[in-house]
Parts: sequence; C-alpha cells; structure tokens
Amino acid sequence: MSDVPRHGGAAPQPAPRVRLVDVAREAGLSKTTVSAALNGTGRLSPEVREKARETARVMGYRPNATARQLRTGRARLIGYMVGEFADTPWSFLESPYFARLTGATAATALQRGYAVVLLPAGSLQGEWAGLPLDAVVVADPVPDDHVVDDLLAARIPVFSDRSVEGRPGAYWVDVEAGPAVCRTLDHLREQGARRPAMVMPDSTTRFHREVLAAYRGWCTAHGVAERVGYAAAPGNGPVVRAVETALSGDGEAGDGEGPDGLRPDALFLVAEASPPLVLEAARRQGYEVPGDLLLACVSEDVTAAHTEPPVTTLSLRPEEIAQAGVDMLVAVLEEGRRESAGMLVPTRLDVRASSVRRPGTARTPRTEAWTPQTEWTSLPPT
Amino acid sequence: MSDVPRHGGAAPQPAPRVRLVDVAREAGLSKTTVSAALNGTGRLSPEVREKARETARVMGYRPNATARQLRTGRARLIGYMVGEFADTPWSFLESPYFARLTGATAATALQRGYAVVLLPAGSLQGEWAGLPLDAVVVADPVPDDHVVDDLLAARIPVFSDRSVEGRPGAYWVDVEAGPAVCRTLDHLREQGARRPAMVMPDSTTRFHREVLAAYRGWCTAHGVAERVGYAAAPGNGPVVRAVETALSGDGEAGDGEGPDGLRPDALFLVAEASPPLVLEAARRQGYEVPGDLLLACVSEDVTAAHTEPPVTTLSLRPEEIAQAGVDMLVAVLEEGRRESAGMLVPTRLDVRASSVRRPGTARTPRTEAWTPQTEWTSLPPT
DNA sequence: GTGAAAGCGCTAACAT
DNA sequence: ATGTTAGCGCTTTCAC
Repeated sequence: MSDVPRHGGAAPQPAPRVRLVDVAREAGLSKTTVSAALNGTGRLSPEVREKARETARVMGYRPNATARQLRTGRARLIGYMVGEFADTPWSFLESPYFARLTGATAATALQRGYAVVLLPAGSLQGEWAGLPLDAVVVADPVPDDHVVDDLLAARIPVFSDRSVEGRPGAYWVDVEAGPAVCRTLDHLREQGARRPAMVMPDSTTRFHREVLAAYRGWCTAHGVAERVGYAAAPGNGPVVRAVETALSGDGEAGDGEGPDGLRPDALFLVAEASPPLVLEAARRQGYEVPGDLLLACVSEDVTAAHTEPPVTTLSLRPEEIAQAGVDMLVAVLEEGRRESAGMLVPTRLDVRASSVRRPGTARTPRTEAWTPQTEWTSLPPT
Repeated sequence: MSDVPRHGGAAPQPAPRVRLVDVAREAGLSKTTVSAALNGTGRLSPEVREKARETARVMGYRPNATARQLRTGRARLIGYMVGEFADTPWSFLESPYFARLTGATAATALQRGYAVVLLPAGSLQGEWAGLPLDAVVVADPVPDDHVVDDLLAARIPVFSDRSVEGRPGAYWVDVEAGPAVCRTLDHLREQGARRPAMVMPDSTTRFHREVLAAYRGWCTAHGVAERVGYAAAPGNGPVVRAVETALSGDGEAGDGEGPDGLRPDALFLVAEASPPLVLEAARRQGYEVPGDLLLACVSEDVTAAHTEPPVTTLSLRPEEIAQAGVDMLVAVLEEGRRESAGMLVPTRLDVRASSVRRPGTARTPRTEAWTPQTEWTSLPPT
C-alpha cells in the first residue's frame, strides 16, 4: 500500500522521482520487462517493448544513474587533469591549447556517453580519491610526478601521452612532434632562414623533450649551429623575455651574438605566448617580421591570425587528439582490453605572412593547412 | 564461504576491491561499526574506532562512491555550463574569464568535496540528462535559453546569476556591474576623458544589459552623449572590428564622427579581446594611447599587463565569484534550504598606463587594485 | 516471451 | 557501545 520509504535513507528530493517499478506497475508489466524494453536488451515482443517505452515517456521516467552504476560497476565518469603546471594546478585552462583540448575531450566524451570531471594537476593523494572514475586522462604528464603510477596502482586505466607506452592499463595518444618540427624548420629554410633559433619552456614534458631532440637532429643534419633559448616558466612574461634574450643573440653561452657571432634570422617558438606580444618583442630587438626575422609559433592562440603580419602557427590539433583519445578510451572501457595501446596524431602548419619572405613560395599566400604524413599505430580511427 | 559474485553483474575489475565487509571481518567488527568509525558518526569507543581505521588503512580500503551515493541520494557531483556561446557550446574555455571561472569553480568545489563535470551550453535535452547531478551551475545564462527552466522542472538546484532571483530552487551570485561601470567611467573622466565610448557584445546576458544601463545612466548624469558600439559576435575579429568602427566615430548612426561630430577620447571595452590587438586597432585609427585615447577593458587577459603601454582592466574576479557560488551551493545542498538566495561580488579596477593621462592622478603609477564598495545581500561569506 | 528474485556496497533504523 | 538487517534503484540470471 504505502510507497513511502520507511527504512532507507532520507530522500532529500521533496517529490519522489518516478522509478522503474512505478513504470512497471503503471504498464502492468514487471521491472525486468520494462528494463529490457528501455535498454533494448532481452527478447521482447515489439508491442510490449513499445508499451513499456511509451509508459516511461509519459510518466517522465529517468533512470537513476547511481543505481545503474552500482549494478554495472561503471560510472561513465572520466577524470581529466594536466600534468604540467604542478605548482598552479588549475591554470592550464588559461592556455589556449589546453583549453581546447579540455573542451574537446569533454565534448567527445559526452557524445560517447561519458562525463568529464576536472581534476587538479598533482598526485592522487588529493581530495578526489573517492570519485568513481572509470579512467583518468593525464595530459602532458611530467616524469617526476607519480600520478600515473598511483592511478595504475589503484587499477584505474590511464590515458596519457606516449611516455606511458607499454605499461599495462595505460594507453596513449601523442602528437607527431619530430616530423612537425622538421617540417617547420624546413619551411623556414625554404623561405631563406639560415640561422633558425628555437625558444621553448624549460619543461620535462615528453613533447618538449621530443621537440628539442628533433631540433638538434635537424640542425646537425643541416650543418647549422643550435640556438636554443629556454623560458624559465610558462606565461607571457617569461616566454617573451626568453624570446628577447634569444633574439639579442645573448644565448646561454653569453657570447653576445650567438654561437657564430650572428643574430638569428628565424624564430621557432615552442611555448604558448600571445603572438602579438611576441611580434612586439621581436620589434623591440630591432627586427622586422618577416623581413629580418621569420616567425613560426607552436600555438593554438587565435590572435595569431589577427596580427600584422599574421603569425604562422604549428597547430597540435587538440580537437583531434581529444577525439582519438576518447575513442580509444571508450573502446578500452567497453571492450575491456588490458594491453597498452596508442596512436599518433598529425599536426598542421598554418603558414601565414610572418614566415613568408619570398612570395609565392608558400603553398598559399596567407593561411593554408599543410598536413604532414599521418602515422597511425594500432587502433585505427573508428 | 565463497566471495565471488555468483548472481550480480560482471565485475570488470580483475582484482576485486576490498569492501567494507572485508575490513569488518579482518578487524573482527561489524560493517556498521567500521562504517561509523570511518565516517566519524555513531558512538564508538576510541579504541574500536582506531582499530577500524587502522585496519582499513592497512588493507587499502577505499569506499565505493557509487554505493554511498545510492544510499545517501547525493552524488557530490555538480554540472557546470555557460549559457553564452550557445552556437559554439565548448568555446567558453577559450575566454580568459570563463577559463578562470571554470578552474576556480572546480578547485573550490573539490575542496568542499564536490566534483565538477563539464557540460555544453544548451538545453537539458542533451546527452547528459542521465547524470546524477546534485546541482548545476549555469554561468551567464541567456534569457531565451530554457536550460534553467528545464533544470528547475527536473528539481535540480540551479546556481546562476541574478536573473534567476526569486525562483524556488535557484540561487545566484552576481557581479556589481553597475557601480563597476560608473567607477571606471569616473576614472576615465578624472583622467580627462570627455567623450568616452563603450564597445560591448550584442549579448543578452544580464551582465551586459546591466552594463549598458549603467553606461547610459552615467552619460545622462554627466550630460555626455552616448557612444556605444556593438560587436556582432564574440571573438577577436568581431570585437576588434567593433572597436575600429567605434573609434572611427562611425557609430550606428553612421554620421561619420559620432553623435556630436567628435571622435571619442576614451574607450571602455566590455568584451573579451586580446589587449595588444585592441591597442593596435586604436593605433590604426590614428590614436596614441593614452595620449589621444584612454583605454580600459573588462578583461581577465593577462597580456594586458605586458603591452606597451599596459592596459587598464576591470577584473570581474572570477575566482571570488566561483568561491562565493560554491560556498553557497554547499550550504544549500548540505543544509537543504529551498528559498532563493544570492550575493553580490565586487569588481576590481587595475589602473595601468593606458588610462592615465595625468601622472599622479591615478592611485599608483602602474598597477594597483582599487576595490569599489562591497555590497552583500544575504548569505555573508562563511 | 515474461516475471521473480538476488544482490551490487553502503548507511542508518532498530534491536541488543 | 556494538551488531543485525533492510533497502537505496537498478540489471541480470534463471525458472517458468
């Protein structure tokens, strides 16, 4: 008779929500049948299935996600954190790259039926240990952080970059950093650069290590001197200062004019900084862009297209990375594979006026996608 | 005897996690006792409590959040979405203001034991209808969107801006927009501006409506002509174009030189745009800043401090808004109040060189916080 | 093809 | 002060 719960916990909702059993009673069916009808499982006659669905719709039935979770063991919740920025665990959203990566991850995940919860950089010791996370995405982990280990030890699948390759329960998506660097440097060289400098953060991220290695390899292969400047910290201030130092020729050697006594004639900036600010910095150092200095930045900052001249950017394509990662995540979670797997996503160079000295040499006058060869390893795009 | 589940659903985890009952058996206690010990509830002797805690720790027990949720009826999960940007539901993270608001919301929530899940702008019809959300934060809703109604109809508490004031189940935090606008305009006037123009998005957000009203009121009170430019869309392109139009004096009236035939001598920009780009636009229109044009922007963009001259900004203080909102949310959820409530958060004007024509008039030469009077309504900070 | 019932792991009412 | 037990809402096995 009485439907009010007498024993269980307090029902905080004043209006008791309609439950599966309510639908079943209303439709004159059993819980089982209604459940099967709604989930598309079981063997039911079309009429019954329709009847159940209709009743549920009319009654405004919405399944209790928590109960379903408890039963199925999965919460359809994935954690998301960025390993870099360990000292300012939430500032990653202020980077255009991570903002887009985060948004795209959440968007793709939701399409696949998973929700993304935002987590701070830093170790598992945190307040979120109790969340029922099916998996955690760790974007750009730093090697000396042990989040990944903690997560794996807690048997939570981890999705990260290639640095986790081979570890059971860990999966990866990474960017084709090496080829991208080489192609960008090739482009600068095509446009006449002979002394390309690179500025990057003093970071231990796999991406940055790869970039540095590729730059060095390219310099060796082309017989040019290495000119690398390091930004002491992320953020516009430090990066712009590093750019100024690099452009003044006052590199780490401190010899005043670069390795060979000459100032660089191209700059490849591999750190998020505001393109207009970078342009200004170059000008303060007495350069005209692209006249005296060709400029290309690894950046997702949309202002790059709005400066004068517009700035050439190498996009890491956060949306594609996110999509590939989430697709893999869903495959893993839903098909229950355990061995590590991963894939590579290509980059895109958007050539703009800041790196075009000889008109007509660039693929297009202003802005055009140029995609290096794609390299898929395991898990082709579904 | 047998601990393996025989009846229930498949246990996807290969290693069965240690449950409450396991701890209880190991410690020679009952589930109840261990539960009470761990949760700090009930009346237990200190020794027993300690024993239970120690055993749990040793066994690496971590409570199953889902089971707890099912029992308690609350998931400790809050949704987060921003109402603006309905056409590009995920781009809000690329705005410095919303990036910081989002990060701060997630950070504060986590500290209070709640996780934040990212939701797209748009109506409840979406894929996330099934999430066990205790509440949803709707940042800057647009009036013609019915998310708030849908949420309230589904009896999910909503935390938003003042536009939801008075609706049962809805709570608000808002920014002191009016006073902030007046003080900024006062500051520009103090610095010598006589023809301040304002550029804002063509948005129906409560904030923007309030800003417009305040600007108009201020103009009337000071007997100056209104010069308002509207950006057709968010983003640097449209906003910069709107700035150019406003500065050329070519307002909506299309009279070539502004309402009184004169170009503006100050610009108050109430739209996120890259400060360096805005400066450039002003220069393209033949202005020198701050010589011919005083500039102040509502912005959280950190590049404002790095331009030459640095740009004066009115900060909406997203961190404070987030914290106030989450504190209120926790109070509501945990004390179960139903009547609507809200509070106001003050803004902060960071005066920098772009709006200082007469040296010494500004509170400090470069960058100093100047906080207008605070106005608290209900719910004082806890 | 349909329904009864077990039980996911936990918390809280009640009994001791 | 501690233990026994019901039951949160759902999915799934198994018997009919």
